[in-house]
Amino acid sequence: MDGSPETNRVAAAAASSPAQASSPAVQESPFSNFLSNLTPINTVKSDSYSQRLVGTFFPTPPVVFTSPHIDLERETSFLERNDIVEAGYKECNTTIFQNPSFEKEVQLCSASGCIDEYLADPAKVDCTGSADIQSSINAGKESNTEVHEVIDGSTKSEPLPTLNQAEVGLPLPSLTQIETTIIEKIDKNSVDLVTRAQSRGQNTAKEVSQHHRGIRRHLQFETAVAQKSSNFGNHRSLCSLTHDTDNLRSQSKLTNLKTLASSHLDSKAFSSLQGVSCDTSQLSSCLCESVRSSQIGGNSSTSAPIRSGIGLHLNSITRSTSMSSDVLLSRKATGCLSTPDQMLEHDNRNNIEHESSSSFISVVLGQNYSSVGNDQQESQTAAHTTFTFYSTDGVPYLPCDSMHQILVDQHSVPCEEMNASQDANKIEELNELSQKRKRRRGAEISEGCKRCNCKKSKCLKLYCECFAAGVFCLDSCACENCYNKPEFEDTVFDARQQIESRNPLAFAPKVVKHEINSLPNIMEEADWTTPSSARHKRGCNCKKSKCLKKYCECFQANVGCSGACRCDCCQNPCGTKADHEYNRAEKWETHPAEKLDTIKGGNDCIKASDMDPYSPWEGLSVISNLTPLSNPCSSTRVSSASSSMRNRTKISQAQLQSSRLQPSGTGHLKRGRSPVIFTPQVFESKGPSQLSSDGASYERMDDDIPELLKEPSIPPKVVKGSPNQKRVSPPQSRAEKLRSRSPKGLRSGRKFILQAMPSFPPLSPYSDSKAINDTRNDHKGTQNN
DNA sequence: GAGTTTGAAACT
DNA sequence: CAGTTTCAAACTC
Repeated sequence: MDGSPETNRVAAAAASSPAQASSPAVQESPFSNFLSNLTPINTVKSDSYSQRLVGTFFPTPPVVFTSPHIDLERETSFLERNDIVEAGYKECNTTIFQNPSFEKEVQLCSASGCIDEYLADPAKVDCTGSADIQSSINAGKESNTEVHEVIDGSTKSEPLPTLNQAEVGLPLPSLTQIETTIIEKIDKNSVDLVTRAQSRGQNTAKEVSQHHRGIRRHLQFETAVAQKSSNFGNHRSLCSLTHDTDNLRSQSKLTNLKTLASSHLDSKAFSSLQGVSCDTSQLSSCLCESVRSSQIGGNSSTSAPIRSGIGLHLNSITRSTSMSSDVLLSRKATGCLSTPDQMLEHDNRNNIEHESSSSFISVVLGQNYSSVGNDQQESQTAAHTTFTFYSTDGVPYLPCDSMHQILVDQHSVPCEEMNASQDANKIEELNELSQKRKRRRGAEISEGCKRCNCKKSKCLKLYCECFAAGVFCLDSCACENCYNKPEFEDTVFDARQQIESRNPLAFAPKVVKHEINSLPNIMEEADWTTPSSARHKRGCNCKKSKCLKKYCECFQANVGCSGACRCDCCQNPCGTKADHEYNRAEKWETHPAEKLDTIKGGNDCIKASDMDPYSPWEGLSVISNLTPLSNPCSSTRVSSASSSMRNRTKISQAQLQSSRLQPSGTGHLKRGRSPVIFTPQVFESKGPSQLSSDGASYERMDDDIPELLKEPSIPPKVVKGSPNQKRVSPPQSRAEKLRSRSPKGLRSGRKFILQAMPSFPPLSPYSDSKAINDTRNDHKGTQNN
């Protein structure tokens, strides 16, 4: 080893690695020396990822670690099986620390952006295990390059394939045959160029890798935002991770689907290497998610979590490959494969074999076309993934701008259009298609086709739609003095960082879809008035448009207004704020018990919760969740809705009204921010069994903020209003600490709430609430003990 | 296409 | 945190 402090530090950490301890065979592996200096992957998880990245934007990073790349449990099981893989695997993670650029990037970029930077850096993730890694690392810190080289070598080195086949029961001829077949399908020139590129040696590879890294950084800008703009950010991160990994590895002219599929290359590689059934379901999921996200833009939030457990053995992959590889390859050769609709085919789980075959082909291709300069690899995002119409010498088939255009267009182009491209047989056709789209982009106003017209903002503020959407401006943009371009990536990152410093969720999707299963046992979709079950994150503030025009962000997003909105005279056809409130009240009236069990949190449920006489949160609602009566229209309707409540609610209309007449300034929780404040603490503080007493509080906390956007770390300002403030006000620093989404932090929040809530005065005149408060006091005592 | 309206973002 | 200003999209003509 190089003996650097960094390495020593890693070595110290590695000394306690249970995985390593459980694998004495490691000592015999070609990486034995290196392994002694490895950092267990969980170190990466907790230190680098959680603290620096997750807390700011991604509230639920663990999903990312369901990947075989980074799942500690899997890793451990893997390690028990294969020391070589262990070596490669661990080496991979160690590389993360050894990448000199990594720390810098992590610190410089925004949290959201860093996620991808972190995950996508090929050198950080791309590892298949090879003895060459040792030498590569010793050779220097240019890990990107060297690991890349190593990977190239590893794919040709026998141990891995042999192991692959031995463990997964895949006959060697099958692999070879498939590989050979694939190679034959590739353009001869490509092969030659690849060979040439590989023969150019380390300098070339280094050059490529550096460039690759440089490009990646600005790509992460888009990637990060794309990921951000999804409730599946984590999942996409995973996709991005693997996708970029494969980009480095293959750097060949693979198509979008190929890239997507190959985004699971490492997963599959590891799976196969470990003799674990290939989790093609993840591939499928990734593909599907990518497609979806590319189609619905930032609002994508499929309810499908990462599918796991649908293992598909590599043998099945091989079988399916033999059937479909020709088609896939032919399409790949023309760069027409990975159109969204085509990928949508992969959305079908029934086509899992098909996906698998694609994936597998990607693996092979990646192995055989590594080291190809990919300077123009403007791979967009995990969502967009890559449109890799590259020549093997690194020059894209399409002009850079066209490439970008395609990438963006692909993001939003309807399936029909992509069908056209799918039928295309030549890159030129794609180029034409791209230009065609470019010409009519004026009609394409979708999430992925932002075209700004900024004049003064330099496209570095949220005024700029491109910037806000997380994409670089295009040449087609009509902006002036634009800095939102790859060449100003540093400036862009700085701007983003600055904005995120003000509002960590600034780049989060404005409209979020709720995931039914995101909060098990307590979620329900029924009280959403819009078909999409989505809501604007913060709610609109329309005064004159009545939420009937696209000035209204809710209307623009085709979502109904909610309690988070502060609009006046809301007439949003997708659902007015008052309707939303009314529905909630109605629901509460009709199915109070059911609601208690299933209610979904959210701040726009203030009314319902306010009217919950059984909830100890009632007073809290009155204090903190008041919707100002600035909206005469909605307030009237709400009043009507409220009046329809049964007396059983034991809350008078007058009380409700007077409560809402309080100055808006008192309502810390009245807006979209509010649920962020409450969510985790409340949620964590109560098991399902406790919902019956304060189910409404769930509403308040979760309604308009998806899991992804909840920020337990934000201090519950509501407690400021608590008469027992001394007990509950956490310092800001604590809140910052809690940004780390560690369960520990959540537990702290839980305790905090449990202590705080009983301290509220009996704002409800009803004994029920008092009784519950007493119960809570008892609970508090337990907690304090 | 120019001018106006609108509301979000940014600023104070 | 509220009020104001700036900004660019949406809208109107």
